[in-house]
Amino acid sequence: MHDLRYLRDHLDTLRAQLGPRGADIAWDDLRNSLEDRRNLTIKIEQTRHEIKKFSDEIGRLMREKKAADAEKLQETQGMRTMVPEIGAQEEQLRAIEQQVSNVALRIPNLPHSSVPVGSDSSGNKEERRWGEPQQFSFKPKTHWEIGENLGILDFDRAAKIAGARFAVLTGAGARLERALINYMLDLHTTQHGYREVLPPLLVNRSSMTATGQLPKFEEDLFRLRDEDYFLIPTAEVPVTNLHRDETLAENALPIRYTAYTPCFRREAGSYGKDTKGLIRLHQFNKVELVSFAKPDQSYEELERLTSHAEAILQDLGLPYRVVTLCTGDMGFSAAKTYDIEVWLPSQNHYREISSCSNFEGFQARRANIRYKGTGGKKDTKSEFVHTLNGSGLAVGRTVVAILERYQQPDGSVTIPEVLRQYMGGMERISKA
RNA sequence: GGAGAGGUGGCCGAGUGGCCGAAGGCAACGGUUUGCUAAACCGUCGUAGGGGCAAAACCUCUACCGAGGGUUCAAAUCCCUCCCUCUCCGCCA
Repeated sequence: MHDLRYLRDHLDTLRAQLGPRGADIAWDDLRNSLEDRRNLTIKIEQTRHEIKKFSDEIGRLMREKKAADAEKLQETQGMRTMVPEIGAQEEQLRAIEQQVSNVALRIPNLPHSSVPVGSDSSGNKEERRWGEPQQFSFKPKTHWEIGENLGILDFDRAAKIAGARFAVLTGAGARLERALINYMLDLHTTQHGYREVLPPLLVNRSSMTATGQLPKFEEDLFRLRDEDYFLIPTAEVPVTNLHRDETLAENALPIRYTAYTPCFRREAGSYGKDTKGLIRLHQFNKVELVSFAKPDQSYEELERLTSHAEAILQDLGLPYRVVTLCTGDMGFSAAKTYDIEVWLPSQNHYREISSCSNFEGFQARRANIRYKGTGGKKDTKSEFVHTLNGSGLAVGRTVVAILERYQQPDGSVTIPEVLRQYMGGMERISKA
């Protein structure tokens, strides 16, 4: 969310800066609501001041046992009329504030100046590539063909148990997924300085609003029928909310967390896309990186966080590229996003496997996460932190990339060196 | 699920209708004292929003005692709803 005072004073500027990103926002309503809100607030505060003044006076008289005088004051100063009046005004103010936040909470973040302008993914900018897509002496199979042939992926039974867009992993497949999770967590905690978190997978409405999933994207979320809980679509939600309504010590920043969680997404509106395989599921595993940084260091932190995700792919020997999302392709809350795309031989192109974003103060303002200087330096004012996060990595898609990249002519798959210690020394997945 | 207790400033804790944004203590910060450390003493010590101001300092107003409503001229204090924590019982991995 944007600062409301800033909104009031710079509404047209922001509107212009957002361009198409703000096309569906009711700007004029917002402008009026903000103006009404300000005027009414001033009026209410003045009236309240009057009431308070005479109340104090009545209190003084009562203490002096001058009940009659107090009674008189009560009648003569219009207290009896001011009170209902202020009640009505407050009700009006509540309605206005509701209107304000209805609109304000749906305004997306402003892209950073380094973000390329564009309307869709064709406007994204490639930053760098790592590794060479390998040449196969045979036609590479898709990961679901490989997995089903090896007996480690089972989509038919997943559909029976749950439905479309679910998967069952068995045997070495399940073990590979688990190995990846452990390997990623170990690397981030021991080499990259992140603290491991195992958070709740169900969160409340406030948490979802703080990180920006609500109110605009409720249809993307799974929600419980009888309780106002949502299944997390990413660990970003519970982990960023760890510090909701907190003021952090400046010298503790940056604070870095990594969390493995399953993620749950409705995938409404993606019918027909990636219907086969592990690419797009209602439930998938992800290791997430989250950072709380000082504003003047957050872009440096974004580079660092992105490199931590890249390190996984490099270790696994999976070719990838990094792209900067253009204005039209970025998410709602982000100010800048790098997507890391891994090479998938069967599709003959790069597919997203990680998305690393700086949200600047957008989430922090919604979540009320501040930081403040410590050590008695006189009143350093608290400010909003910048929040960042990125996948490090999406585990299911990593399995996809490994199966396809390391498939052999005989249908077996060799296991990347770094994972072998996590798989009991297994070097190859062959048909059982 | 049943019964009970409770949520007050960074922490502890007083406060049952008006002089309470809130006693007292601890911690923190500044200072005095002091071979050093410690102690003692003095002082400062919440957050947010609005207005004044070009702005800072500063002045001033408003709000905040878990959240939201209500009663009242006046609410930390009374009433209602909700959330959370703790204890006991039941159930359960």
